[in-house]
Amino acid sequence: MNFKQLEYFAAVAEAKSISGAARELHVAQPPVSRQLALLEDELGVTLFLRTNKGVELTEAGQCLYQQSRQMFQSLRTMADSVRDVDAGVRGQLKLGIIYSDVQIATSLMQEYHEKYPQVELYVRMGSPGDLLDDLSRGELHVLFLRSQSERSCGLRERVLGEDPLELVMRAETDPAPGRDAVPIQALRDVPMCLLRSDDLWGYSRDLIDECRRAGFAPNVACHCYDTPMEMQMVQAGFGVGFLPRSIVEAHPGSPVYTKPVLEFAAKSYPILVWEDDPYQSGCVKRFLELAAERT
Amino acid sequence: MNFKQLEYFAAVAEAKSISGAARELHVAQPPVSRQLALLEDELGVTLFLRTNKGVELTEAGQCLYQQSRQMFQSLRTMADSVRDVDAGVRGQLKLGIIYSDVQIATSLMQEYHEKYPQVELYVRMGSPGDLLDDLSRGELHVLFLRSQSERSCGLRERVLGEDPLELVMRAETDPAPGRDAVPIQALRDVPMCLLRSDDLWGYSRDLIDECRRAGFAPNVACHCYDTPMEMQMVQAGFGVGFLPRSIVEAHPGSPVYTKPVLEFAAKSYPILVWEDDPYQSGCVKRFLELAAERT
DNA sequence: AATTGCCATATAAAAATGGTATGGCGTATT
DNA sequence: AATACGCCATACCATTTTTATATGGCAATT
Repeated sequence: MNFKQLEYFAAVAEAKSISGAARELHVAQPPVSRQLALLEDELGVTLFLRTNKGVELTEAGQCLYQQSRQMFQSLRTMADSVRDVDAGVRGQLKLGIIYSDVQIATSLMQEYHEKYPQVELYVRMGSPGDLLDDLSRGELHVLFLRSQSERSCGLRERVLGEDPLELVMRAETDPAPGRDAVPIQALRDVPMCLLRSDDLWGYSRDLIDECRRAGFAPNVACHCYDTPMEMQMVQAGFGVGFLPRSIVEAHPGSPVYTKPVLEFAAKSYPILVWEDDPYQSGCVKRFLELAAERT
Repeated sequence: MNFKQLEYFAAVAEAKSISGAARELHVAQPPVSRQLALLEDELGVTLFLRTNKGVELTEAGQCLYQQSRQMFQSLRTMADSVRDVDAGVRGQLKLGIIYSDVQIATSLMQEYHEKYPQVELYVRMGSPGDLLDDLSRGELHVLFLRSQSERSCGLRERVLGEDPLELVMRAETDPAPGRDAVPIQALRDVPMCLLRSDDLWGYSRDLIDECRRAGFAPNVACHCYDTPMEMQMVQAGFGVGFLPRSIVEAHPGSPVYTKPVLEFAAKSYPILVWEDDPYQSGCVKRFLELAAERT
């Protein structure tokens, strides 16, 4: 059984006539007769009663006709959905996001979803290292990270914006109350909660280096393994933190606020990271295009 | 897109290799390559990434593969169900039943349903005339009727059994209390509820004729248009009825009972009636076969 | 009785499909 | 480093399948 036979069969069923169906199909009558006979032979079933003025479906024929209509329907939707997947209008997009990028990521995702509502979005949050592992395993397509870290090759990235790195504090732990910026010397002996500097984030290390250059060793009261934990520690009044400002802006109503370090205007750059694969899935391509438009 | 292309495509997707799929399919490698290329051209979509050691589905390819599996599945079930309908194992069977035949009909239907559980049974009750109309319009396939009536040609029938025609009465209306049979003379002046004798049932007319032969005109107190109504009238004590015995036997607990007419041992024959069509649907054929076995 | 419309069959032309030979490409082997 | 191997793509010829033309049987209509 092949599609042509089914197609001819359905045409005959609709025209209730072999020659009529042949006209509809723009072919001669004998081929239609023959394909019909082949189909009946293969199924071992009489599908039509041949009458003087046409043909008439048997019960088995009616059964086949109903099902063949569904078959053609799903054939059409199949082709369409394949093209949609290829175009990136449909499919799956799996994103990995670090805590600091949640704001920019959700905003971009929202815009993307409005434009491509049929794409299923999968998101996970994690450390840059974990996310990069998943990316290389193909379990994630695109990551929202921050610049400054070394990456394995075969990756591409795009800067999405910039974000000043500032000290984070409560009023109780403010090293320079009443001032808009904190002189680095004011940090001497101040307890600080920093991201552990041996991982992929570099800016904690940069602050530590800056302190050393200023002539003192910072008092790192707590090494945090992740950004959310650092925020919690700072919020609890454990010490001063050092983070991209947008993270704090994303906590409205929190007692925590930021101030720049007077002599050290560092910045962090939210970036998209993806594998340098010329055969990216359509969803990824469209997502990256949208991100490119927005920058 | 045709069936072969999908078949080759699925084989390649499973083997993750064109040459491997060709081996599975027992064809040479180039044809598989070619059908694949044709499919990709038609869809305008790259379905596989060609790697050094085989091929790999793109996202669009995965989409097509999943749907093609469903397609093959429904193709198989389609063929099977068509064969089932042809064999009479599946389909629809529409039966018309007169009141007097409900017992024998339900019993036969039960047996049929056990043997062919996938056939959808449709049943309606009605007068012989209405049922015959529906039969001729093709809205019913087989009727349960009683013999004795004239039928239009083109119909076939089979006797399913026999059923004595007897007087039906309550104790209060018994024309011959204490006797096993009622002499016809005992019916003189007895109020009777009979089926209107101008319709397709003949046995009421037969009883009336018998009375006339015995020298009196029966007292037809009520002409009933249908059997259930006649039963109701008799049950209400309106008079004596004249019906196949099985109808009364089907009313256990009823105050009504039957007695034969002493000099008039008439019988009624439950019959199946169907159209004399050599291209009967499989369900009808199987049903008639079962009925034939049972007689 | 002749005509018309329908379906089935036979046969030649056209199209599609499969097979063989071959080449490019990258990896593994020696 | 050179060779061999496996994979896929292309070219070309042989085969099979499908189509179109011609024709015949059959029943209903004119």
